[in-house]
Amino acid sequence: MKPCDRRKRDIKRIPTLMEIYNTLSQFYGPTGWWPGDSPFEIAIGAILTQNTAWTNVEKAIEKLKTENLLNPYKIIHCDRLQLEQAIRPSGYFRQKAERLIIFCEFLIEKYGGKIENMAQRNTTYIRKELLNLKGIGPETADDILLYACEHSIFVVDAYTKRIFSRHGILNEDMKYEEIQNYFHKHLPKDVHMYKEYHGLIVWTGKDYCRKTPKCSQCPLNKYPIIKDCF
DNA sequence: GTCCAGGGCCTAC
DNA sequence: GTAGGCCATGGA
Repeated sequence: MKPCDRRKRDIKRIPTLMEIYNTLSQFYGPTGWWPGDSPFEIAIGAILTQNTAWTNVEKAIEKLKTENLLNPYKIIHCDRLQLEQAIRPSGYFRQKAERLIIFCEFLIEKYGGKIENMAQRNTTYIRKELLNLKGIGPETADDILLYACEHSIFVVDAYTKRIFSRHGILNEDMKYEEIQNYFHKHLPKDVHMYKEYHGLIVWTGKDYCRKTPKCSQCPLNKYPIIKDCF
């Protein structure tokens, strides 16, 4: 059987993105993702969480708050070592200190240090600007756009690739923008829903992905599993 | 002690 | 254009 025939045969059994959303939403309830007291804090969290467990990011953000550094002007003017030590728990602290400074310099120079000013521009424009900054790739840019700027753009992360290829919805070799386009095409354009959907994916990933036998309790197991979540 | 986490950059081919 | 190495801490 050719792959395309297999897909035709299975097409009715593969859940839609909305079905998966509804299942996870009923299972977890509202996630309220992303945590943060301000759009700026959310943007900083997006950089600090790169390849890092969120619990470590929380420690770093708490330290930034304690030392009164959670402000773009403070970040660019404070002692570099102080900044590095504050964010140390989030790992890659030298790289991330540089990335925070580059982002804050950009935010100050172009938008007076206010995420809210940046959010006034259109999504494509902001995304291009963010991607031009060293240390901000597609996922981080989209985290900032969706959660800090409240623009309707879907965030794709490792969990998204893992979970949706597990159920035969995505192919493993799909590139970031391909996956994002797929979600944009098959979901209503809705900021609140995009936020919640990504939150639900993160929670599912944390709770079940790569955690056999916990994986056997995943709320998505009622759908066909094409491959293991590894 | 070992593995892994919500990435992204740089280099070599 | 892409595979592989590198960056670092903390929890399981």
